[in-house]
Amino acid sequence: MKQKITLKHIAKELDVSVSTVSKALKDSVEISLDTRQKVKAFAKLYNYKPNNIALSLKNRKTKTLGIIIPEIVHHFFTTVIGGVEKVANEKGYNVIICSSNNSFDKEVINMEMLASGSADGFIMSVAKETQLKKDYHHIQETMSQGMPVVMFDRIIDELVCDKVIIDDAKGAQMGTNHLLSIGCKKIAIITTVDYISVGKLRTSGYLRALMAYDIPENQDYILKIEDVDNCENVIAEFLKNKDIDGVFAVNELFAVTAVKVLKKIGKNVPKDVSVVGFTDGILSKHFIPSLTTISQHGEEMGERAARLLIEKLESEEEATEEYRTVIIDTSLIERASTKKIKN
Amino acid sequence: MKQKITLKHIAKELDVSVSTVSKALKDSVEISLDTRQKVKAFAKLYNYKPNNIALSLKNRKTKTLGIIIPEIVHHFFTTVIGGVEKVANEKGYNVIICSSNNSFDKEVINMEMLASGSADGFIMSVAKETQLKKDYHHIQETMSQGMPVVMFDRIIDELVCDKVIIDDAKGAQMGTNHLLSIGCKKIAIITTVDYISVGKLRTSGYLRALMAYDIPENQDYILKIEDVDNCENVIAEFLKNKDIDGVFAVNELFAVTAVKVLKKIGKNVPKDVSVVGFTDGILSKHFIPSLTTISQHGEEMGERAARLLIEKLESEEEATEEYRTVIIDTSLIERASTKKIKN
DNA sequence: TTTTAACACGCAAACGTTTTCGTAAGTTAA
DNA sequence: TTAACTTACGAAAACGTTTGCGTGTTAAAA
Repeated sequence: MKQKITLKHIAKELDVSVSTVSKALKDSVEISLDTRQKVKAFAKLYNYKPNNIALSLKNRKTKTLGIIIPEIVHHFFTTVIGGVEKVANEKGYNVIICSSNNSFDKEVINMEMLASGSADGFIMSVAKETQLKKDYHHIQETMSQGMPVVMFDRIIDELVCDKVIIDDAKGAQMGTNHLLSIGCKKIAIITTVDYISVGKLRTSGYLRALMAYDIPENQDYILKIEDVDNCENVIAEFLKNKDIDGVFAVNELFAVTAVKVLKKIGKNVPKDVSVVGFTDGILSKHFIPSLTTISQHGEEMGERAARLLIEKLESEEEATEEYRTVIIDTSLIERASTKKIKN
Repeated sequence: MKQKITLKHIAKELDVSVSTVSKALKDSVEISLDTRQKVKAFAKLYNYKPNNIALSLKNRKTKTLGIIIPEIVHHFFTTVIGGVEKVANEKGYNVIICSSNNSFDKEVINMEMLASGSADGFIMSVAKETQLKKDYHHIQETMSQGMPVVMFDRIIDELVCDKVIIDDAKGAQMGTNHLLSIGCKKIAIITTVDYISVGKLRTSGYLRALMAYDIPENQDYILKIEDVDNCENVIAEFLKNKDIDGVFAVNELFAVTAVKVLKKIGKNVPKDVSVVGFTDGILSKHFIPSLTTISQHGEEMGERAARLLIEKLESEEEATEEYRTVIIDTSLIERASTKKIKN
């Protein structure tokens, strides 16, 4: 195994000092042209690359952004990562991704690990467990150590930091509104339990849309799902014998599962029932019928989050104790799962 | 902004030396019980965490694994990452993920970046462009600097290193065979252009299966797709007026697109045509009809790759100039897109 | 009382950089 | 010839750790 080449090696080989080598490589005028060229030629020959670790230690910054997300096998989050990487690379930053697997403990461990020298700041979306536990000490601690944190999607209201979100309520309202506007009157919602912040918000948007149409809230039309893995059964149970003409689902999986169940019980989507989902992922696009859905613009979210974080990092000392919340517009993507009701 | 606390701070505060603090925190017998307790209490109070960067520099190892994949927004790759993370965490390693976006240049940059101090070894699947270019200098360089590399899925045969793959040909053979065994006689394949190694292999497996059934190769039944984004059109063109009873697709997207096209031209899946895909992703599972497919066991791949890499890292000097290629079994998952033909 | 041993701690080097400052030699001006 | 600059380089400190070794103090053994 060859060793990695260092300044010291070059210095010894060329019989100069380490500092001379360092300066020569940086084209310092302090060093004679002759020496500079010799050093650079040698460095190139042996493919010298400065050791990032040493640089990080010296500069007290790593030039890398830490991302902590609840799940890595998740289309929305990966699109966000894509956005982050895009601007990070533009600005000369690297990206470290860790997934918490929705576990509070793993979130804490990852955060502490990255905070102890591996990243300059964070972009994160918290784990389900964290939302449930309401324990944010790890986030507060890293912030109090001077590391900026930007939260996205699943944010914590109580935490004072930059945030990038969509207006979940408004998005849901938009989706429900679409159903109303095409003539649906009996609209069910399939959502998550309330401790998932985005689920709760989307539910409220659904309600708001109904209210605007003077349709009273009806608990029979609201399904809150706890166990995602088993959602098909509970959705089947819920939809059985229900007289509806529209379904609003707060995520992709619920939406396609609803369509499946409806098909099974003999209802046609969109002829008998229109369905609107949330998140524009692979499923929505390729499913038959393709799903009308609310796009969250994950990539843009990532980009904005990265920009916010990098700005904070580069403004440094200037004590910008000012935190911003940027709201990304959602948009309705109309596809084949919704259809105007003729009368 | 509060500063991060270091040994030096603790030392000054407690009026002892840095080394005493370090030793005390490690419960060294060199230090009196009294001092040890004092130091530990103080460290806990101020939430001291050793700086990883400094440790990495000192130990000349980072305890992190670098992953380089072609795409981050890709279900299969993310499942692999999941597997890697699982065993990495078990063994006390961290994971850094970088995506090359299928760009050769970005692959090189990421690799060099990680190699210069951020990771101890690599788990990677190469970019399309790299396969096309056949330029592997960056991988060879990092290997020659003593950093172990484990390749998976899209590997490079010429490179001498550990590898984790599935037997793509065998998997494709298994899939095609399934079609044959249920009575299909006219089986088309939708595959990629040949420079994608896995596409080529899967095509050969398809051919092998046919051969075993004494069915001659028929170019009319083979579609090689270059432009993935526009695959629907070319698949539609390909399938139009074609007399077939089975389709084998080398990935999920091609499979669902084929089903869609078939539906459009009035053929029922699986009644008229059976379809088998490759990769067990979200689409295959939730599509209607759900897709019979070949599972690549991505998570297991990740686990094996991580194990191989960590073994290499920990065996260290013992000059294990021995490289292994582990082949993960594929399996057929039978679902609703294939059906026995009655006669 | 002297020698020895145990104890508790500090010094300094090392990891690979960068950068400030100091300085020897050479050059120019007085 | 001497003073004042240049030029070209080296020494050393710093970033935060760990660790082998040296050392002063005290207590036990001779």
